Amino acid sequence: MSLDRATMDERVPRDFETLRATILDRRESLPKRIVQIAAYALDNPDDIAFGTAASIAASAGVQPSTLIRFAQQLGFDGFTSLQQVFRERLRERNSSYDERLQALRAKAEGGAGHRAIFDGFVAAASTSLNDISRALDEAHLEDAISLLARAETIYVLAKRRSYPVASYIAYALGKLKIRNQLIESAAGLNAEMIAFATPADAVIAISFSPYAPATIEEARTISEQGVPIVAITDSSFSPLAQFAKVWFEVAEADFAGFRSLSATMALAMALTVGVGEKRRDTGRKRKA
Amino acid sequence: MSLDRATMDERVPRDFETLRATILDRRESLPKRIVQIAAYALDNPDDIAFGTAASIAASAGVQPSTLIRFAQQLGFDGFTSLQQVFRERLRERNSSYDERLQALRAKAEGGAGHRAIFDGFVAAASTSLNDISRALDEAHLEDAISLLARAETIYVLAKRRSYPVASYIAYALGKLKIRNQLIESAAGLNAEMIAFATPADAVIAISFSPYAPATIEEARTISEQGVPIVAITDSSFSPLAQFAKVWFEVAEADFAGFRSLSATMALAMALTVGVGEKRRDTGRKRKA
DNA sequence: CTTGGAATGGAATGTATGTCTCATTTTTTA
DNA sequence: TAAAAAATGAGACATACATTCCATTCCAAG
Repeated sequence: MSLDRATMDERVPRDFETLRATILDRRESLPKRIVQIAAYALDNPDDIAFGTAASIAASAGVQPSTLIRFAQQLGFDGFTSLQQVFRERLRERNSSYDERLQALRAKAEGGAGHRAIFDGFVAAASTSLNDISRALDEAHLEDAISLLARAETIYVLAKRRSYPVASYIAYALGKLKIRNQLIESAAGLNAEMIAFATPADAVIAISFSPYAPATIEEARTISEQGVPIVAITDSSFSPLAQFAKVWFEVAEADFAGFRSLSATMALAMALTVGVGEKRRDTGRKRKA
Repeated sequence: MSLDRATMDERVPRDFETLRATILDRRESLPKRIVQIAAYALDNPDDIAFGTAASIAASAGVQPSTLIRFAQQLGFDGFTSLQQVFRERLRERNSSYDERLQALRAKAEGGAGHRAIFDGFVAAASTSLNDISRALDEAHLEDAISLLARAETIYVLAKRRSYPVASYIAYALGKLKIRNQLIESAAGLNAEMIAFATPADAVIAISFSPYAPATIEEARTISEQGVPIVAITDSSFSPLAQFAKVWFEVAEADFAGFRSLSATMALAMALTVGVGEKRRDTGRKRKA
């Protein structure tokens, strides 16, 4: 009798993950209707947590009594105690993203010590990632990648705060064996470098407010040469935006006066690897 | 009569945030016991979502009937409909961090198009931030900041993939008016630069597997000169770890062969700004 | 101090809920 | 194929529940 097994089995799943594992484990050996509920339960755990036995049974297309039997098969003494597990899951599962961030920020603002600073930067980075993940325009991404994939040489243009991103792009392009040229201010030969760029090339330009004048100037020059520009910047009023064929607006959160780079980095990497993939694909097609 | 106001007020709060705002807004004008419940409800929203009217009332120290009146004051027709709002909050609040990441990763792996690549990098960055947020050793952070704050010049040492982080550190240190020297390979004068470093200085060295041989060599040389090193690396077996006075283990998630830099960036910024703060503080103390 | 009205406590009430029982159907075993 | 066992469906039932009602207390205005 199933009740016997239930009472014998002392290891009643008390947490959702164990329960889930138990269900998946026993799936084969369970009656049809029970499996039907089991599937519904794992697919709609929220409904189990909040619904009544009758409503759940109706949604799953079974009788309430079957729901009870399902619970008993798993070792619970009734639907109610099974439901507790589903409720605990909602209670204990990590608080929402926003709440976690709020906690981090609160610690960062109120808290003392350097851990608070660290938390602040983590929070800023997370926020930025979260924002861009929602805001990114897929069409722009495709456009930018197509544009860059066509380029003979990709010039990477960024100064000051954006420079780390540029250097990472250059590194990644290099690893992907995509010809690229990092335009740094250090060497002092920017003007000459830029002069080499032709409309067959392309530029990734990155600049955030306050826009480094050199970046803007160089972007202007290079766009006047007919070289298409993909810009990553922080506002539609950015001077970069007017020179760019495609441009992305990235809103980076800041902490302690230093803006995060995480969102820009993610976008930069996506562009880079996207170009790499696109080149591989078109390369294949040409051969075929 | 309160019921009249309730029926008159058509704008019944249907979502948790509105409800919260409404409660906080009316707090002053509500009866004592109602406020008592209101406070309990905002402090223990999960209990409201799962408990029964009786159990909640007991926890809040009031009568069940008061709970009903509270709901009615807010425009609901009973406790049950008030409870719905608290349940929706749990349902609709963004799925847990892990679930969201899983979704992103699933999209990144299964999905086509370049958006998937982007999602992959965002997921990798988020994961890294999440991991380091838990794993960071606060004592190490304090030690590292103290060490660096004492330094006359902070040398920043990193190549290849870690170089963007180094360049951002150098930028930030510069903005904070902290003397620093970025040791890049480009100029080819690394050996000479390193020779200037004394035990009164300090080094931030960053290197991940596969460790750039130049970084390791330079770290060895500089540590033999008695210059203390703060290392950011990815394993306790890292050659950097053995030269370092303080070292951090940062596990960066990777996507498409490119590891995220977000966690390293956050740590780097925390170190930098931490040093800045520490210097300000000790500066003040000396004056006082 | 009195009185009107709101606020509160506590018990009564009707409903909705989980659980159980039993008849019926399906599946397994001999 | 027959018999036994398991699974299922559907209704019955007790209980726990939200809600309501009424008596009492508290508070403020006159």
